[in-house]
Amino acid sequence: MQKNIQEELIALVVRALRKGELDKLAQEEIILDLPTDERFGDFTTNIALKLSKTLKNSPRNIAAVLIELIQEEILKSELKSLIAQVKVEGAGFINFYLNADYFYNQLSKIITQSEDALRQDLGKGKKVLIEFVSANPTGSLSVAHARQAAVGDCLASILEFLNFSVQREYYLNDEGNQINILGKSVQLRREELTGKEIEFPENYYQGDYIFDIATEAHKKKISDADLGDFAADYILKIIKQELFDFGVNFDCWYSQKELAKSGKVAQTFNQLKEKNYLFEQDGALWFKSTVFGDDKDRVIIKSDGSQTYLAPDIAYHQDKFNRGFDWLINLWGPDHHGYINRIKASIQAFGHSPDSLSVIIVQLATIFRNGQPIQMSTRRGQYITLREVLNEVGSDAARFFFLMRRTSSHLDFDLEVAKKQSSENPVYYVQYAHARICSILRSVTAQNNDDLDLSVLKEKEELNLIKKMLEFKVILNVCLITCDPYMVTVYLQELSETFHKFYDLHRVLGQGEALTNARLALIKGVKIVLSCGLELLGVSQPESM
RNA sequence: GCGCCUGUGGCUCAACGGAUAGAGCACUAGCCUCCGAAGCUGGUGGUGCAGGUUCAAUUCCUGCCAGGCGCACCA
Repeated sequence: MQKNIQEELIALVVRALRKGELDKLAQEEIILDLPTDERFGDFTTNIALKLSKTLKNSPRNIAAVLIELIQEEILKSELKSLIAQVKVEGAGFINFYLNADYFYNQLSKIITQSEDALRQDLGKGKKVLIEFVSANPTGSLSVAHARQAAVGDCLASILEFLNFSVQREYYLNDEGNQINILGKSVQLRREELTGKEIEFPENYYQGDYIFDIATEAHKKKISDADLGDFAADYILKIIKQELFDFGVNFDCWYSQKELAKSGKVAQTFNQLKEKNYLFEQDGALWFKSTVFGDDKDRVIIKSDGSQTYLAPDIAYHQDKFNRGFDWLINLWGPDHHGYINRIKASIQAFGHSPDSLSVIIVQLATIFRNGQPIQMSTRRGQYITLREVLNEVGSDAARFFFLMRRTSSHLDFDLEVAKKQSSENPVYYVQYAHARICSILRSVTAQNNDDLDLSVLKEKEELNLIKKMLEFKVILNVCLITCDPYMVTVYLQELSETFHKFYDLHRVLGQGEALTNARLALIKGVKIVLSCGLELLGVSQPESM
């Protein structure tokens, strides 16, 4: 795979520095950025500003010397034909301006190779397990789960696009205390339905769906002892359908019950014991997580002989590595942030780097209606569900809205705004750009691309559009580094805006064969990038709306 | 008390430590005999407070103020 122009330019700057015997002084890595503003060229470097202190000279003076060296290197290099000019600007930035030919070539690549032109082999096939949602099968999914589902699924798609080998997994908490309580909740409701007077404890599941399950269990004559499993199965079917309707498909549903049956938990205990990471105190069995930086040691078997949740969790994460994954990503709610250290401690106990597990805390979303927050109470079974959001605003708007903010930030989600089919609603803005392009392309019959000459695209808006398309790869790079897909939504809005501006000022059709063909190619390129981005978000790409 | 997240125009949010802090909504003034006006153009308006590091701080560090969420032999 050939190096991209950015890498080649960096190499060139490094050569120039070496020639000026400045390379040793540049302690930091040479950085070549996309400028913050189109006025500052296509690439920029702040190396002269960085060198200012060590050289005890002003950034502009240093830049003036550097630029001579750089220009000499350019003349010797193959980049000569691609670089239009290099300038010192501002406080001492060295800005590179590329020839339009470079952009025409890149656009041509997008049109001929379609999506493949946007791919980057950053993953090199590395095996990633991304675990998300993992809600207990005790009720419908909430908006908190919905946001996790959107973020996790989209991040997984992006990683796949960057050539990681990705598995989406849902950890199913299908045994233990919560399932017992679920079973007892159903049992009581069933007794209530048969006319018995009951007292319903506050910590039992209060939702109306418990009555539905009780009715069903009554019909099927399920024994009291089996009610927990029966209810969990019943609810799991609902959860799977909700996720399916949200466009989220898991490769693996990992059952905690099966994990326990497999003997892997006991095996993990033995290994920890051999490594001397367990000890007994106050009648309980503890894991020495403090060895690996946790605040305190953690109980894994309580003094009454039962396990804490941590026991299967340690075995589960160990099993992830045993299944051959190189990188684990967990999406957790903010109430779990205290568990990061203990799980990281456990993987270190087995010799894995703490960095091989990335835990992403997905902050909560607050649902608004007409500017008013909707109060939730899980205990009373009153919370906004994924199902309700889907019914109200549909999958496209829901996914886009859940992805619009940085994952670590709280998110306000106004149902009324998401429902609006107007400019207030960013998902329509992006989809509208796509539909507009399709509409133009529909009115054209077969197009002959054999003598396509993109160099007639000389307008500022046309070049801006190409440059914006090329930014897509950079954005995906940032998503990988930050483990956060939200930048894609921001980018797609910007690309759409750039397109709408072009559209408003320039006509595609009826501009003479050469220009019309070139502009058709241009908007086809935009369509490819928009479509690819929306696909990664899991949002549809309507041809008309 | 400790930990995590967050403080940017009236509202919701952007800005690898960079150049004149950008968008949308709201408010306001304009643009369709012309490929989709779900669009485009202009105007009003902003970094919680106090220090520090830096050539350069919305960004990093310290303290304070404010909001959210956690701190179990619960999951």
